[in-house]
Amino acid sequence: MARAATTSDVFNAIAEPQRREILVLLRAGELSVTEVAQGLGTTQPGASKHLRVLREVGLVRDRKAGKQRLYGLDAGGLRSVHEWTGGFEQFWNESFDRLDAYVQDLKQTRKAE
Amino acid sequence: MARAATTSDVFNAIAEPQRREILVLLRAGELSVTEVAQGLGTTQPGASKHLRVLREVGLVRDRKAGKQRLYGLDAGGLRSVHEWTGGFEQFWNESFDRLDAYVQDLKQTRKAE
DNA sequence: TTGACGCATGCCGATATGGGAATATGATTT
DNA sequence: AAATCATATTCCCATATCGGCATGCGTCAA
Repeated sequence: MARAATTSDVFNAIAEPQRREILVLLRAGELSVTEVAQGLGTTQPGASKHLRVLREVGLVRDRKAGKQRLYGLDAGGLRSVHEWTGGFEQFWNESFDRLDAYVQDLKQTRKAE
Repeated sequence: MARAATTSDVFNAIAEPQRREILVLLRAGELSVTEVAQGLGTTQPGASKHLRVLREVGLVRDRKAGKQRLYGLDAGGLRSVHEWTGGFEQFWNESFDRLDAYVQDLKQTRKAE
């Protein structure tokens, strides 16, 4: 059954590292598919497929520009993820020995950038 | 290759609806595996496997209590997701977003008339 | 010790996924 | 129309994933 009805929701879309990378790339502005592919260091079809997933969940918009197709960020969908995780905010500040977890988290965050 | 080296990172862990549900359940306090299974309306092995994934990414901690095993929230790992999505906060309030939404709305309104 | 309970693990089947390569579709230029 | 460029789609393979089922393992009680 493999990840059941998960497909095509935002949480699933950003579970893929390359797709997260795409979103970061697009923060700088619109990019063509080829440019995205170069930015990722992958192939054109590879980029195209990931962009399709992002488009289907509404995280990305496309616009025709001559023979190119420019993709731009539509990050509104990330808001729900932000808010969902925000629902746990009170827990990651708890006074116990969460300090260690917090440091681990910092390390991960830094690595992800 | 299926979601390559994605496994066992937090983004992947919360891509699963049932796993998100587990985290929400645990906000109320520690639960045994059976209780989680009941809360999810699934089987014991099912709950156990999801809990394992959550444990491996550090979102959950377990503690032995007699023959039970109590799972509790360790939501620190969600912080990285919260912060990552927060990096797009400026984009989901941007003016062209509003403009786009406005245009979409116009189109729909017209179609509905 | 034996049995009962709670949980984890292993195996299986069905399906989804990502990557690569080839090809199709679409748009532009000449 | 033909050639060319940019992108999308398709096919195939390897692998990962989820769910169900059965089983193994540890713990407690009688």
